[in-house]
Amino acid sequence: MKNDLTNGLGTKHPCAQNACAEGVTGIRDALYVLNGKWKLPLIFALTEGPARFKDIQRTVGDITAKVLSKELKDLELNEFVIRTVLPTTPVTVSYELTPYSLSLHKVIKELKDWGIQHRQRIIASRKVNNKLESK
Amino acid sequence: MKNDLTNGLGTKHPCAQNACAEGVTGIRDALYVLNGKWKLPLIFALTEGPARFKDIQRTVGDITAKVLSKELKDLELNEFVIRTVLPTTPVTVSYELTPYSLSLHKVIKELKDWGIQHRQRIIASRKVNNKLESK
DNA sequence: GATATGGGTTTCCCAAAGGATACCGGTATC
DNA sequence: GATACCGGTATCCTTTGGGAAACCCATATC
Repeated sequence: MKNDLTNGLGTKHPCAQNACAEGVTGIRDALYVLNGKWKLPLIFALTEGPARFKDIQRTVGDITAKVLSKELKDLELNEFVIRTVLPTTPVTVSYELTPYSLSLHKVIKELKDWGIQHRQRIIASRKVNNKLESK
Repeated sequence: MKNDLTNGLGTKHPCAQNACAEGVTGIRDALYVLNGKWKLPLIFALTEGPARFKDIQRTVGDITAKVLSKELKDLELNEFVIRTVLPTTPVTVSYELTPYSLSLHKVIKELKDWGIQHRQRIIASRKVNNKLESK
């Protein structure tokens, strides 16, 4: 037998025929603008409405002012966020989602739900392990 | 007026009262295991069925063997992927999604769709700019 | 005997991400 | 007068992500 290339994998992978290329590209495009540790959490933090710099910082936790400042600029550039300086004393700055960023709603919802579920799964599996260890 | 803190932002941001904390944590948890340029594209590339190392490499394109190897190990550790060595000559290695990774289906679908849509938007807006420039 | 393929590993390297800390001007509060 | 808050900057530093290229063994093919 001339080295059966299917190897039980089913003749050929569709992706090998470039059928998945568009999907992979889509995901890579999305990740290109949403990359990093903070962009999605930040967008999520603004879904309930506009917020100010320090408020955002407190909400998302851990993020330093420098990083927050840079991430917000990125989000502004990519038209996810609008920055407004309010003429109060002292000035306050409001960050607000753009209509376009609302198109990310489902992505963010699914990711959030998955994350919550994943944490519970991890915790549950740790409990099981602890029980096994204490035997 | 005692410096109205609402600043037109609506009395207080819910997040400031910690109401969004679970959501932010969920997103951060998800990103923690799905971080980087490659994990989501890789999982997507496997959604059509098992595939071998080189096949995956060709499908996602650009990824070096070293990085692919490391990413697949990560995915294995987090129970998204199963690695199977088949006793052929030469050995072939099959990577396959776990049932758990199927829970990412919606996340990946939404991200992919968004990415495809986003690329079209960018292209469309470039066309508009070109027209404006050529006036 | 040379070359190709599969499935990687090793080494070296660079750029980017991101954290820590200090600081800024202006205002308000104790 | 000291302190705190707001919305950031500037500087320095470490970590990581990830690319390039070489190499590995084994088989198979020309």
